[in-house]
Amino acid sequence: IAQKAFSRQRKNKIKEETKSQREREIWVRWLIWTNDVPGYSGSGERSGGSCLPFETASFYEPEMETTGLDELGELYKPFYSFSTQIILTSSVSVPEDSRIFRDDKKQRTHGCLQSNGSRVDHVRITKSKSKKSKKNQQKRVVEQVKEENLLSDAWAWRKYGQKPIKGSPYPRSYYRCSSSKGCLVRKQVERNPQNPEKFTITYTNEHNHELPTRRNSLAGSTRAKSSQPKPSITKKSGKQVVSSPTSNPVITSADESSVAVQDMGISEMSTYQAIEEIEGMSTSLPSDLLSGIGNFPSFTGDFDELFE
DNA sequence: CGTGTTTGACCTGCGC
DNA sequence: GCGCAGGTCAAACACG
Ligand SMILES: [Zn+2]
Repeated sequence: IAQKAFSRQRKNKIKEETKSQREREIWVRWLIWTNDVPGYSGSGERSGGSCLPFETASFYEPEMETTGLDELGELYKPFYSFSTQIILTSSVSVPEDSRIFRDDKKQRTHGCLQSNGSRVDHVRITKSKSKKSKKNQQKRVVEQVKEENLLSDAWAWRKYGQKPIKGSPYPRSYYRCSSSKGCLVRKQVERNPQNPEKFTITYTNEHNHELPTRRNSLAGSTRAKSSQPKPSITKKSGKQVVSSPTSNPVITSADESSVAVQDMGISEMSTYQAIEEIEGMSTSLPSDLLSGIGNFPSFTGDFDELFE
């Protein structure tokens, strides 16, 4: 516990230093790729309208343009151009600072822990340069894809979080590029409340590296149902059913199982479990990607050839 | 072991 | 200030 607290503190400190360059999303313009606009309409008032996702407002921006893709758009085009919508937003890209601080964090952490005198006096990357109070704006790409195309993402993503979103019954999952050496690309996936067969993916930033051809080890790419022990609270004996392999994380059972969680008022695990069981029955194999999306034969990492 | 997911706790911005 | 909501961290697992 002490250690935990300690690390927390360290984390805080680090964050403190970099908080000034927090991400800021200012949607400058939208590029709409194909037909109808996503159905975010009305997703906000479900919860009393206290806080609709910012997407809601943005989606109604009158100005839609159809030109001016940037690299990212081009990159993803081959994958998603069919029956998908890509909305592009551009803004000033985040400077290298943010990328540095992540790596720095570890180093600093390390140094601070060592009491042998080799501590690294905090190298502040700080606020000094934040003379312009304008918060950081990062490049963002939003697109709507169907389930099938959801896993056609060639990049390798590692999930680092999932949260229920206010306006929508479906949770939103957060991914980051697994070749995270310096890559600050993030991606968030959420199911469209209006058309549940569609997903909204939001990419932030661009990859600063090539498309990986192969993964070092394909371990951990599949996951079966199991129960994870809970340190403190014995709430729900969460069983996580299945998760999909790495490159196409998407439709995690959690995504669907946690549907309506907020609606049923978080009664107990009873309902929750029930749902999970159902989900487990329907998608309880590593074949979840096969079943859901039978398009792609069975390639794992050689898409680069396809790509070119 | 290295890599990936799950998940509760934590952080931060924002509105009241 | 407090509380909420979105975003992130990291310990604990899982898997090959
Ligand atoms: Zn990357």
